Amino acid sequence: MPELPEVETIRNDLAPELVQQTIKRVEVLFADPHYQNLEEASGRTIHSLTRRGKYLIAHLGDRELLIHLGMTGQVGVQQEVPRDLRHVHVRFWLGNGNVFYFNDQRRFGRLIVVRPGDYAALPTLAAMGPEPLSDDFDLHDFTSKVARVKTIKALLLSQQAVAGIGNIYADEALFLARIHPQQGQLTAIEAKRLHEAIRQVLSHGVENRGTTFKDYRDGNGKYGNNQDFLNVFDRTGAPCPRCKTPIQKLRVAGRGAHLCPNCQILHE
DNA sequence: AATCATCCCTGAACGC
DNA sequence: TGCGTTCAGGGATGAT
Repeated sequence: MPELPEVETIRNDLAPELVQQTIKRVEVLFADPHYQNLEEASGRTIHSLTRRGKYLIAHLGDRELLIHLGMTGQVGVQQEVPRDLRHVHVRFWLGNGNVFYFNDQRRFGRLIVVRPGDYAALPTLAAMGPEPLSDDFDLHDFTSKVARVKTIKALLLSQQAVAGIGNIYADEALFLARIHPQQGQLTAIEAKRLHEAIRQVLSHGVENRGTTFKDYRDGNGKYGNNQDFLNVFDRTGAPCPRCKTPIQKLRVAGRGAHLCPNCQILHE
């Protein structure tokens, strides 16, 4: 599940391989409605590679190639596509002879070419909240948003209050901030703790080159390291690092939620 | 307007 | 051993 740290790691790895390359040819090996207008990338040059939330954006002048990795999406630049990638659905042939590939076993990922800033086809991107590691992530705005929320974890996953958080980093941030995933109407003190925890878990995730729970690979096909530093995610039954109470798993907002039932108490 | 359930998809894990 | 079922989750969608 590539979230902000994973996508940022990939962006860093791939930018030197992609920037200033011209896309000579686009090959869609598996047609899917999740892949749209990709032929428009042909003949255009990648001027820069940026990230917004969990989206990678290749800037092609009068077009943008938007990439979302979904659950199992993997990208890389090679002279040849590695043979163990059995779900390569799109290949972009570059001017230097390399191929930029998109591999996605479960096909939750998206690849769409649009006019710059035209995100009508991607409502989550159009309504994306502030970047958590930038100055745009304002504490006071965040505080007023979480003060009115019904279920804090659902808001974090929605991307609307803050960009780039998925199931792993949501659980980790809520644990650090000692807030129950089903908590509503956060106090200003809780909001401040959560704001800080979000920045901390995402920064550490980037420093550790992302979390490889199962499918995530960096831009070079290698594992991240952050899974070794998780406190609660996928640690059901293991002792809480703070108080030794066994970590519990609940279902919140349709997703698995890991928490310490002693440190993260639900209140009115 | 906000919230929620449903669906998409594949492969691993599980039960019998 | 093998087959069928369940589960994992980001985000679009439709319903409430």
